[in-house]
Amino acid sequence: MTTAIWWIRRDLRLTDNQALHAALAAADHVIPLFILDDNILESEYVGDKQVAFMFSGLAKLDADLQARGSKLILRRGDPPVELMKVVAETGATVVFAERANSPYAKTRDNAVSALVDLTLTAGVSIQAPWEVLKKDETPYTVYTPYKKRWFAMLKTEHRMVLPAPENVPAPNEMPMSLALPVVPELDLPLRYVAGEQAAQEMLNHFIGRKTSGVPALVHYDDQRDFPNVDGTSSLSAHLRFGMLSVRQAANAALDLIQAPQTTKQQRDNASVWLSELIWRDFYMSILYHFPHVNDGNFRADYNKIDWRNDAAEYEAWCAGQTGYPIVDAAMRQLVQTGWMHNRARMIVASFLVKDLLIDWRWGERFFMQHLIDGDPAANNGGWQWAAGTGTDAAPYFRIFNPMSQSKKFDANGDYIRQYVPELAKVPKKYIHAPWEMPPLEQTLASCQIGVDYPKPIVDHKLARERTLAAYKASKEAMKQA
DNA sequence: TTTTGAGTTGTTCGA
DNA sequence: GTCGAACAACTCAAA
Repeated sequence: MTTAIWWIRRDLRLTDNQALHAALAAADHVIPLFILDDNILESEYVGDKQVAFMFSGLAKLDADLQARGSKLILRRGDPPVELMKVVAETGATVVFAERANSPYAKTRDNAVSALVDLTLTAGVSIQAPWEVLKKDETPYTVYTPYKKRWFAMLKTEHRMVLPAPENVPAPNEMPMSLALPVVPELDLPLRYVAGEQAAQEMLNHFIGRKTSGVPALVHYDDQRDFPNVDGTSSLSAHLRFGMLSVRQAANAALDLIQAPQTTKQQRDNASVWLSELIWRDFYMSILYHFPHVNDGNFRADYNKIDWRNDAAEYEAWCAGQTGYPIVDAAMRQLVQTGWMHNRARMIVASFLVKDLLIDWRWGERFFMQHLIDGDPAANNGGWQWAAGTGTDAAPYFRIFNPMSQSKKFDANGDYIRQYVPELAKVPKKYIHAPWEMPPLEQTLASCQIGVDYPKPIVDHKLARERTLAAYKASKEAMKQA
Protein backbone atom coordinates (compact mmCIF):
# COMPACT_ATOMS: atom_id res chain seq x y z
CA MET A 1 0.00 0.00 0.00
CA THR A 2 1.52 3.29 -1.06
CA THR A 3 0.78 6.74 0.33
CA ALA A 4 1.23 10.00 -1.56
CA ILE A 5 1.15 13.56 -0.32
CA TRP A 6 -0.79 16.08 -2.35
CA TRP A 7 1.09 19.23 -1.41
CA ILE A 8 -1.35 22.08 -1.97
CA ARG A 9 0.01 25.55 -2.70
CA ARG A 10 -1.80 27.67 -5.30
CA ASP A 11 -4.33 24.99 -6.25
CA LEU A 12 -7.12 25.14 -3.67
CA ARG A 13 -9.51 23.06 -5.75
CA LEU A 14 -10.49 19.53 -6.70
CA THR A 15 -11.64 20.20 -10.27
CA ASP A 16 -8.94 20.13 -12.94
CA ASN A 17 -6.20 19.51 -10.42
CA GLN A 18 -3.34 17.72 -12.13
CA ALA A 19 -1.31 17.28 -8.95
CA LEU A 20 -4.19 15.62 -7.12
CA HIS A 21 -5.02 13.57 -10.19
CA ALA A 22 -1.44 12.32 -10.47
CA ALA A 23 -1.29 11.53 -6.75
CA LEU A 24 -4.48 9.47 -6.96
CA ALA A 25 -3.14 7.59 -9.97
CA ALA A 26 0.16 6.82 -8.28
CA ALA A 27 -0.87 5.76 -4.79
CA ASP A 28 -3.51 3.92 -2.79
CA HIS A 29 -3.88 6.72 -0.26
CA VAL A 30 -3.51 10.46 -0.59
CA ILE A 31 -2.83 13.00 2.15
CA PRO A 32 -3.96 16.53 1.22
CA LEU A 33 -1.44 18.82 2.91
CA PHE A 34 -1.23 22.59 3.11
CA ILE A 35 1.70 24.22 4.86
CA LEU A 36 1.34 27.76 6.10
CA ASP A 37 4.66 29.23 5.08
CA ASP A 38 6.14 31.57 7.70
CA ASN A 39 8.40 33.08 5.07
CA ILE A 40 5.33 34.21 3.11
CA LEU A 41 2.97 35.04 5.99
CA GLU A 42 5.56 37.31 7.59
CA SER A 43 6.42 39.06 4.31
CA GLU A 44 5.44 42.70 3.94
CA TYR A 45 4.04 41.76 0.52
CA VAL A 46 1.08 39.89 2.02
CA GLY A 47 -2.00 41.49 3.56
CA ASP A 48 -4.61 40.43 6.09
CA LYS A 49 -7.48 40.32 3.60
CA GLN A 50 -5.61 38.04 1.26
CA VAL A 51 -4.70 35.70 4.12
CA ALA A 52 -8.32 35.66 5.33
CA PHE A 53 -9.50 34.82 1.81
CA MET A 54 -6.99 31.99 1.67
CA PHE A 55 -8.11 30.60 5.05
CA SER A 56 -11.69 30.75 3.88
CA GLY A 57 -10.70 28.86 0.75
CA LEU A 58 -8.87 26.25 2.81
CA ALA A 59 -12.01 25.73 4.91
CA LYS A 60 -14.07 25.22 1.74
CA LEU A 61 -11.49 22.80 0.40
CA ASP A 62 -11.55 20.90 3.69
CA ALA A 63 -15.34 20.58 3.48
CA ASP A 64 -15.09 19.35 -0.11
CA LEU A 65 -12.50 16.80 0.95
CA GLN A 66 -14.62 15.62 3.88
CA ALA A 67 -17.46 14.97 1.44
CA ARG A 68 -15.03 12.63 -0.34
CA GLY A 69 -13.85 10.66 2.67
CA SER A 70 -10.79 12.75 3.42
CA LYS A 71 -9.75 15.96 5.13
CA LEU A 72 -7.25 18.76 4.80
CA ILE A 73 -4.07 18.52 6.86
CA LEU A 74 -2.80 21.93 7.88
CA ARG A 75 0.73 22.60 9.14
CA ARG A 76 2.79 25.70 9.71
CA GLY A 77 6.49 26.42 9.44
CA ASP A 78 9.27 26.14 6.89
CA PRO A 79 7.77 24.06 4.05
CA PRO A 80 10.65 21.59 3.45
CA VAL A 81 10.94 20.92 7.20
CA GLU A 82 7.20 20.48 7.76
CA LEU A 83 6.75 18.40 4.63
CA MET A 84 9.50 16.00 5.69
CA LYS A 85 7.91 15.68 9.13
CA VAL A 86 4.68 14.53 7.50
CA VAL A 87 6.62 12.16 5.27
CA ALA A 88 8.28 10.64 8.33
CA GLU A 89 5.03 10.41 10.29
CA THR A 90 3.03 8.76 7.53
CA GLY A 91 5.51 6.72 5.54
CA ALA A 92 4.48 8.55 2.39
CA THR A 93 6.89 7.84 -0.41
CA VAL A 94 5.89 10.34 -3.09
CA VAL A 95 4.82 13.97 -3.17
CA PHE A 96 2.80 15.68 -5.90
CA ALA A 97 2.37 19.42 -6.30
CA GLU A 98 1.38 21.95 -8.92
CA ARG A 99 4.52 23.60 -10.22
CA ALA A 100 4.94 27.23 -9.21
CA ASN A 101 7.41 29.36 -11.10
CA SER A 102 8.27 32.34 -8.93
CA PRO A 103 11.94 32.65 -7.89
CA TYR A 104 11.03 31.85 -4.28
CA ALA A 105 8.95 28.81 -5.25
CA LYS A 106 11.69 27.43 -7.49
CA THR A 107 14.25 27.60 -4.66
CA ARG A 108 11.82 26.05 -2.19
CA ASP A 109 10.86 23.21 -4.51
CA ASN A 110 14.47 22.48 -5.41
CA ALA A 111 15.20 22.12 -1.69
CA VAL A 112 12.30 19.68 -1.33
CA SER A 113 13.31 17.69 -4.40
CA ALA A 114 16.63 16.94 -2.75
CA LEU A 115 14.82 15.32 0.19
CA VAL A 116 11.90 13.40 -1.29
CA ASP A 117 10.45 12.15 -4.58
CA LEU A 118 8.61 15.30 -5.70
CA THR A 119 6.57 15.35 -8.91
CA LEU A 120 5.53 18.76 -10.17
CA THR A 121 2.56 19.10 -12.51
CA ALA A 122 1.24 21.87 -14.73
CA GLY A 123 -1.65 24.13 -13.83
CA VAL A 124 -0.58 27.47 -12.36
CA SER A 125 -0.56 28.96 -15.86
CA ILE A 126 -2.25 27.79 -19.05
CA GLN A 127 1.06 27.25 -20.79
CA ALA A 128 4.33 27.10 -18.87
CA PRO A 129 7.04 29.76 -19.27
CA TRP A 130 9.26 27.36 -21.22
CA GLU A 131 6.52 26.26 -23.60
CA VAL A 132 6.08 29.60 -25.37
CA LEU A 133 9.48 30.64 -26.69
CA LYS A 134 10.78 32.28 -29.86
CA LYS A 135 12.13 30.06 -32.64
CA ASP A 136 15.62 30.54 -31.20
CA GLU A 137 14.30 29.25 -27.84
CA THR A 138 14.77 32.55 -26.03
CA PRO A 139 11.83 34.12 -24.20
CA TYR A 140 9.54 36.80 -25.60
CA THR A 141 9.61 40.30 -24.16
CA VAL A 142 6.76 41.75 -26.23
CA TYR A 143 3.19 40.67 -25.66
CA THR A 144 1.71 40.58 -29.17
CA PRO A 145 4.21 38.15 -30.73
CA TYR A 146 4.10 36.15 -27.49
CA LYS A 147 0.35 35.81 -27.84
CA LYS A 148 0.63 34.78 -31.48
CA ARG A 149 3.09 32.07 -30.54
CA TRP A 150 0.95 31.10 -27.53
CA PHE A 151 -1.84 30.15 -29.92
CA ALA A 152 0.54 28.35 -32.24
CA MET A 153 1.91 26.28 -29.35
CA LEU A 154 -1.47 25.36 -27.87
CA LYS A 155 -1.70 21.57 -27.72
CA THR A 156 -4.30 18.94 -26.90
CA GLU A 157 -2.88 18.63 -23.39
CA HIS A 158 -3.72 22.29 -22.72
CA ARG A 159 -7.31 21.70 -23.78
CA MET A 160 -7.99 19.01 -21.17
CA VAL A 161 -9.97 19.76 -18.03
CA LEU A 162 -9.95 17.02 -15.39
CA PRO A 163 -13.09 16.33 -13.37
CA ALA A 164 -13.04 16.47 -9.59
CA PRO A 165 -12.40 12.98 -8.15
CA GLU A 166 -15.36 11.26 -6.52
CA ASN A 167 -13.22 9.87 -3.74
CA VAL A 168 -9.92 10.85 -2.19
CA PRO A 169 -8.89 7.73 -0.27
CA ALA A 170 -7.28 8.57 3.06
CA PRO A 171 -4.91 6.33 4.98
CA ASN A 172 -6.32 4.65 8.08
CA GLU A 173 -4.51 7.14 10.23
CA MET A 174 -4.21 10.75 9.18
CA PRO A 175 -1.34 12.85 10.54
CA MET A 176 -1.88 15.64 13.06
CA SER A 177 -3.40 18.82 11.69
CA LEU A 178 -3.60 22.34 13.05
CA ALA A 179 -7.15 23.59 13.48
CA LEU A 180 -8.43 25.65 10.58
CA PRO A 181 -9.28 29.19 11.61
CA VAL A 182 -13.02 29.65 11.78
CA VAL A 183 -14.06 32.03 9.04
CA PRO A 184 -17.49 33.63 9.46
CA GLU A 185 -19.78 33.32 6.47
CA LEU A 186 -20.61 36.87 5.34
CA ASP A 187 -23.20 37.98 2.87
CA LEU A 188 -20.85 39.27 0.17
CA PRO A 189 -20.75 39.37 -3.61
CA LEU A 190 -19.29 36.13 -4.99
CA ARG A 191 -16.09 38.00 -5.88
CA TYR A 192 -15.24 38.00 -2.16
CA VAL A 193 -16.49 34.50 -1.40
CA ALA A 194 -13.61 32.05 -1.40
CA GLY A 195 -13.72 28.52 -2.71
CA GLU A 196 -14.26 26.39 -5.72
CA GLN A 197 -18.04 26.59 -5.72
CA ALA A 198 -18.13 30.40 -5.80
CA ALA A 199 -15.54 30.37 -8.60
CA GLN A 200 -17.51 27.90 -10.70
CA GLU A 201 -20.67 29.95 -10.21
CA MET A 202 -18.91 33.14 -11.25
CA LEU A 203 -17.45 31.49 -14.33
CA ASN A 204 -20.83 30.11 -15.36
CA HIS A 205 -22.48 33.45 -14.70
CA PHE A 206 -19.84 35.38 -16.62
CA ILE A 207 -19.88 33.23 -19.75
CA GLY A 208 -23.64 32.68 -19.62
CA ARG A 209 -23.66 28.97 -18.95
CA LYS A 210 -26.49 27.72 -16.72
CA THR A 211 -27.76 31.25 -16.17
CA SER A 212 -30.46 33.40 -17.63
CA GLY A 213 -30.02 36.97 -18.78
CA VAL A 214 -27.21 38.52 -20.78
CA PRO A 215 -23.81 37.43 -19.45
CA ALA A 216 -21.12 40.07 -18.92
CA LEU A 217 -18.85 38.32 -21.41
CA VAL A 218 -21.10 39.41 -24.29
CA HIS A 219 -20.21 43.05 -23.54
CA TYR A 220 -16.77 42.45 -22.06
CA ASP A 221 -14.88 44.54 -24.61
CA ASP A 222 -17.25 47.51 -24.23
CA GLN A 223 -17.86 47.41 -20.50
CA ARG A 224 -14.80 46.04 -18.74
CA ASP A 225 -13.23 49.49 -18.57
CA PHE A 226 -15.94 51.12 -16.47
CA PRO A 227 -15.31 50.88 -12.71
CA ASN A 228 -18.96 51.32 -11.78
CA VAL A 229 -20.12 48.47 -14.05
CA ASP A 230 -19.80 44.75 -13.28
CA GLY A 231 -18.25 44.16 -16.67
CA THR A 232 -15.35 41.92 -15.69
CA SER A 233 -15.19 38.25 -14.76
CA SER A 234 -14.24 39.06 -11.12
CA LEU A 235 -12.28 35.81 -11.08
CA SER A 236 -8.84 37.22 -10.28
CA ALA A 237 -8.68 36.23 -6.60
CA HIS A 238 -9.91 32.73 -7.31
CA LEU A 239 -7.35 32.36 -10.07
CA ARG A 240 -4.69 33.70 -7.69
CA PHE A 241 -5.26 30.78 -5.29
CA GLY A 242 -6.22 28.23 -7.88
CA MET A 243 -9.78 27.96 -6.57
CA LEU A 244 -10.49 27.96 -10.28
CA SER A 245 -8.11 26.33 -12.73
CA VAL A 246 -6.92 28.98 -15.18
CA ARG A 247 -6.86 26.24 -17.76
CA GLN A 248 -10.56 25.63 -17.20
CA ALA A 249 -11.21 29.35 -17.63
CA ALA A 250 -9.18 29.48 -20.83
CA ASN A 251 -10.94 26.42 -22.18
CA ALA A 252 -14.33 27.97 -21.48
CA ALA A 253 -13.24 30.88 -23.68
CA LEU A 254 -11.72 28.64 -26.34
CA ASP A 255 -14.85 26.47 -26.46
CA LEU A 256 -16.98 29.56 -27.06
CA ILE A 257 -14.62 30.85 -29.72
CA GLN A 258 -14.66 27.54 -31.58
CA ALA A 259 -18.29 26.47 -31.21
CA PRO A 260 -20.17 26.79 -34.53
CA GLN A 261 -23.27 28.33 -32.95
CA THR A 262 -21.28 31.16 -31.31
CA THR A 263 -22.13 34.60 -32.63
CA LYS A 264 -19.42 36.94 -33.84
CA GLN A 265 -20.04 39.19 -30.86
CA GLN A 266 -19.58 36.32 -28.42
CA ARG A 267 -16.49 35.14 -30.27
CA ASP A 268 -14.89 38.58 -30.28
CA ASN A 269 -15.58 39.17 -26.61
CA ALA A 270 -14.40 35.71 -25.58
CA SER A 271 -11.18 36.43 -27.48
CA VAL A 272 -10.64 39.68 -25.60
CA TRP A 273 -11.17 37.91 -22.29
CA LEU A 274 -8.87 35.05 -23.27
CA SER A 275 -6.30 37.65 -24.19
CA GLU A 276 -6.38 38.89 -20.60
CA LEU A 277 -5.73 35.34 -19.38
CA ILE A 278 -2.80 35.15 -21.79
CA TRP A 279 -1.44 38.37 -20.25
CA ARG A 280 -1.37 36.44 -16.97
CA ASP A 281 0.71 33.69 -18.61
CA PHE A 282 2.93 36.36 -20.19
CA TYR A 283 3.78 38.08 -16.93
CA MET A 284 4.42 34.73 -15.24
CA SER A 285 6.80 33.99 -18.08
CA ILE A 286 8.50 37.38 -17.69
CA LEU A 287 9.07 36.84 -13.97
CA TYR A 288 10.36 33.33 -14.63
CA HIS A 289 12.83 34.29 -17.34
CA PHE A 290 13.76 37.74 -16.01
CA PRO A 291 13.74 37.39 -12.21
CA HIS A 292 15.44 40.78 -11.85
CA VAL A 293 12.04 42.42 -12.47
CA ASN A 294 11.12 41.31 -8.94
CA ASP A 295 12.94 44.29 -7.49
CA GLY A 296 14.30 46.16 -10.49
CA ASN A 297 13.22 47.78 -13.73
CA PHE A 298 12.75 45.49 -16.71
CA ARG A 299 14.37 48.26 -18.76
CA ALA A 300 17.65 49.62 -17.45
CA ASP A 301 16.98 52.98 -19.17
CA TYR A 302 15.03 54.04 -16.14
CA ASN A 303 17.45 52.98 -13.42
CA LYS A 304 18.44 56.58 -12.76
CA ILE A 305 15.07 58.21 -12.23
CA ASP A 306 15.36 60.75 -9.43
CA TRP A 307 12.24 59.71 -7.49
CA ARG A 308 10.82 62.34 -5.15
CA ASN A 309 9.37 59.74 -2.76
CA ASP A 310 7.59 62.32 -0.60
CA ALA A 311 6.28 60.46 2.47
CA ALA A 312 3.32 62.76 3.09
CA GLU A 313 2.15 62.53 -0.53
CA TYR A 314 2.50 58.75 -0.39
CA GLU A 315 0.34 58.67 2.74
CA ALA A 316 -2.28 60.81 1.01
CA TRP A 317 -2.32 58.40 -1.93
CA CYS A 318 -2.67 55.36 0.37
CA ALA A 319 -5.51 56.99 2.30
CA GLY A 320 -7.45 58.21 -0.74
CA GLN A 321 -6.86 61.85 0.18
CA THR A 322 -5.12 63.23 -2.90
CA GLY A 323 -7.89 65.65 -3.86
CA TYR A 324 -8.35 63.86 -7.20
CA PRO A 325 -11.74 62.12 -6.83
CA ILE A 326 -11.16 59.22 -9.22
CA VAL A 327 -7.85 58.39 -7.53
CA ASP A 328 -9.31 58.66 -4.04
CA ALA A 329 -12.38 56.56 -4.89
CA ALA A 330 -10.17 53.81 -6.26
CA MET A 331 -7.77 53.80 -3.31
CA ARG A 332 -10.65 53.69 -0.85
CA GLN A 333 -12.23 50.83 -2.80
CA LEU A 334 -8.95 48.95 -2.48
CA VAL A 335 -8.51 49.50 1.25
CA GLN A 336 -12.18 48.86 2.06
CA THR A 337 -12.86 45.86 -0.15
CA GLY A 338 -9.52 44.29 -1.09
CA TRP A 339 -10.29 44.68 -4.76
CA MET A 340 -9.92 47.50 -7.29
CA HIS A 341 -11.22 47.70 -10.81
CA ASN A 342 -8.53 47.25 -13.44
CA ARG A 343 -9.07 50.65 -15.07
CA ALA A 344 -8.79 52.25 -11.63
CA ARG A 345 -5.55 50.34 -10.97
CA MET A 346 -4.03 51.97 -14.03
CA ILE A 347 -5.21 55.41 -13.00
CA VAL A 348 -3.88 55.28 -9.42
CA ALA A 349 -0.63 53.68 -10.56
CA SER A 350 -0.05 56.39 -13.13
CA PHE A 351 -0.87 59.00 -10.50
CA LEU A 352 1.55 57.64 -7.93
CA VAL A 353 4.41 57.22 -10.37
CA LYS A 354 3.89 60.02 -12.88
CA ASP A 355 2.13 62.71 -10.83
CA LEU A 356 3.83 62.20 -7.48
CA LEU A 357 7.07 60.77 -8.89
CA ILE A 358 7.10 58.04 -6.28
CA ASP A 359 8.97 54.80 -6.96
CA TRP A 360 6.62 52.20 -8.49
CA ARG A 361 7.88 49.63 -5.96
CA TRP A 362 6.12 51.56 -3.18
CA GLY A 363 2.82 51.20 -5.03
CA GLU A 364 3.51 47.58 -5.91
CA ARG A 365 4.03 46.78 -2.23
CA PHE A 366 0.89 48.65 -1.12
CA PHE A 367 -1.18 46.79 -3.72
CA MET A 368 0.17 43.45 -2.49
CA GLN A 369 -0.72 44.40 1.08
CA HIS A 370 -4.32 45.16 0.17
CA LEU A 371 -5.33 43.22 -2.94
CA ILE A 372 -6.96 39.87 -2.26
CA ASP A 373 -6.02 38.86 -5.80
CA GLY A 374 -2.45 40.19 -5.50
CA ASP A 375 -0.20 38.00 -7.61
CA PRO A 376 3.53 38.75 -7.68
CA ALA A 377 3.95 38.33 -11.44
CA ALA A 378 0.81 40.14 -12.59
CA ASN A 379 1.12 42.92 -10.03
CA ASN A 380 4.74 43.53 -10.90
CA GLY A 381 3.96 43.51 -14.61
CA GLY A 382 1.11 45.95 -14.17
CA TRP A 383 3.18 48.37 -12.10
CA GLN A 384 6.10 48.28 -14.48
CA TRP A 385 3.71 48.90 -17.34
CA ALA A 386 2.25 51.93 -15.57
CA ALA A 387 5.72 53.20 -14.68
CA GLY A 388 6.91 52.73 -18.26
CA THR A 389 9.80 50.58 -17.02
CA GLY A 390 8.33 47.29 -18.19
CA THR A 391 8.09 45.12 -21.29
CA ASP A 392 5.77 47.44 -23.19
CA ALA A 393 7.74 49.56 -25.63
CA ALA A 394 5.23 52.39 -25.23
CA PRO A 395 6.60 55.90 -24.95
CA TYR A 396 7.35 57.25 -21.50
CA PHE A 397 5.34 60.39 -22.13
CA ARG A 398 2.11 58.43 -21.93
CA ILE A 399 0.91 59.96 -18.66
CA PHE A 400 -2.71 59.52 -17.62
CA ASN A 401 -4.65 62.71 -17.00
CA PRO A 402 -6.79 61.90 -13.94
CA MET A 403 -9.56 64.31 -15.00
CA SER A 404 -9.75 62.94 -18.56
CA GLN A 405 -9.75 59.35 -17.31
CA SER A 406 -12.47 60.19 -14.82
CA LYS A 407 -14.67 61.88 -17.43
CA LYS A 408 -14.15 59.04 -19.85
CA PHE A 409 -14.64 56.05 -17.54
CA ASP A 410 -16.84 57.41 -14.73
CA ALA A 411 -18.75 60.07 -16.66
CA ASN A 412 -21.56 60.48 -14.13
CA GLY A 413 -19.29 60.13 -11.12
CA ASP A 414 -21.18 57.11 -9.76
CA TYR A 415 -18.00 55.28 -8.80
CA ILE A 416 -16.59 58.41 -7.15
CA ARG A 417 -19.74 59.03 -5.12
CA GLN A 418 -19.85 55.41 -3.97
CA TYR A 419 -16.42 55.54 -2.34
CA VAL A 420 -16.01 59.25 -1.60
CA PRO A 421 -19.24 60.07 0.23
CA GLU A 422 -18.17 63.64 1.02
CA LEU A 423 -18.56 64.33 -2.71
CA ALA A 424 -22.01 62.72 -2.89
CA LYS A 425 -23.82 66.01 -3.46
CA VAL A 426 -21.26 67.55 -5.82
CA PRO A 427 -22.89 68.12 -9.23
CA LYS A 428 -21.72 66.15 -12.24
CA LYS A 429 -20.14 69.27 -13.70
CA TYR A 430 -17.58 69.44 -10.89
CA ILE A 431 -17.31 65.81 -9.78
CA HIS A 432 -14.06 65.18 -11.67
CA ALA A 433 -12.36 68.38 -10.47
CA PRO A 434 -14.23 69.61 -7.37
CA TRP A 435 -11.64 72.33 -6.61
CA GLU A 436 -13.17 74.24 -9.53
CA MET A 437 -16.47 74.57 -7.64
CA PRO A 438 -17.35 78.20 -6.84
CA PRO A 439 -17.91 78.89 -3.11
CA LEU A 440 -21.70 78.90 -3.47
CA GLU A 441 -21.67 75.48 -5.14
CA GLN A 442 -19.44 74.16 -2.35
CA THR A 443 -21.95 75.31 0.21
CA LEU A 444 -24.86 73.79 -1.71
CA ALA A 445 -22.99 70.49 -1.98
CA SER A 446 -22.07 70.54 1.73
CA CYS A 447 -18.47 70.15 0.67
CA GLN A 448 -15.91 72.83 1.42
CA ILE A 449 -12.77 72.08 -0.56
CA GLY A 450 -9.85 72.07 1.82
CA VAL A 451 -12.14 71.24 4.76
CA ASP A 452 -14.51 68.39 3.87
CA TYR A 453 -12.44 67.15 0.94
CA PRO A 454 -8.78 67.94 0.28
CA LYS A 455 -7.44 70.35 -2.30
CA PRO A 456 -5.40 68.56 -4.96
CA ILE A 457 -2.00 67.69 -3.48
CA VAL A 458 -0.29 68.30 -6.80
CA ASP A 459 -0.99 70.24 -10.00
CA HIS A 460 -1.28 67.70 -12.78
CA LYS A 461 0.13 69.91 -15.51
CA LEU A 462 3.24 70.80 -13.53
CA ALA A 463 3.65 67.23 -12.31
CA ARG A 464 3.48 65.95 -15.86
CA GLU A 465 6.29 68.23 -16.99
CA ARG A 466 8.36 67.35 -13.93
CA THR A 467 8.02 63.64 -14.73
CA LEU A 468 8.82 64.02 -18.41
CA ALA A 469 12.02 65.78 -17.40
CA ALA A 470 12.94 63.13 -14.80
CA TYR A 471 12.42 60.26 -17.24
CA LYS A 472 14.34 62.01 -19.97
CA ALA A 473 17.22 62.71 -17.60
CA SER A 474 17.38 59.04 -16.60
CA LYS A 475 17.52 57.88 -20.20
CA GLU A 476 20.31 60.31 -20.98
CA ALA A 477 22.26 59.40 -17.87
CA MET A 478 21.99 55.69 -18.71
CA LYS A 479 23.04 56.33 -22.29
CA GLN A 480 26.25 57.93 -21.10
CA ALA A 481 26.93 55.27 -18.48
C1' DT B 1 22.99 40.07 -41.59
C1' DT B 2 19.82 43.22 -42.96
C1' DT B 3 15.45 44.83 -43.50
C1' DT B 4 10.82 45.58 -42.37
C1' DG B 5 6.79 46.16 -39.68
C1' DA B 6 4.90 46.83 -35.42
C1' DG B 7 4.37 47.93 -30.54
C1' DT B 8 -2.61 46.90 -24.46
C1' DT B 9 -5.03 50.33 -22.11
C1' DG B 10 -2.81 58.16 -23.77
C1' DT B 11 -2.60 63.29 -24.02
C1' DT B 12 -2.08 67.64 -26.07
C1' DC B 13 -2.13 70.86 -29.58
C1' DG B 14 -3.79 73.20 -33.41
C1' DA B 15 -6.51 73.29 -37.53
C1' DG C 1 -16.71 69.73 -30.82
C1' DT C 2 -13.82 66.77 -33.78
C1' DC C 3 -9.87 65.10 -35.98
C1' DG C 4 -5.12 64.06 -37.12
C1' DA C 5 -0.52 64.63 -35.97
C1' DA C 6 3.12 64.88 -32.72
C1' DC C 7 5.12 63.16 -28.75
C1' DA C 8 10.88 60.47 -29.84
C1' DA C 9 13.08 57.60 -31.60
C1' DC C 10 13.86 52.58 -30.08
C1' DT C 11 13.51 47.77 -29.61
C1' DC C 12 11.78 43.54 -30.75
C1' DA C 13 10.56 39.65 -33.74
C1' DA C 14 10.53 37.47 -37.91
C1' DA C 15 11.48 36.93 -42.62
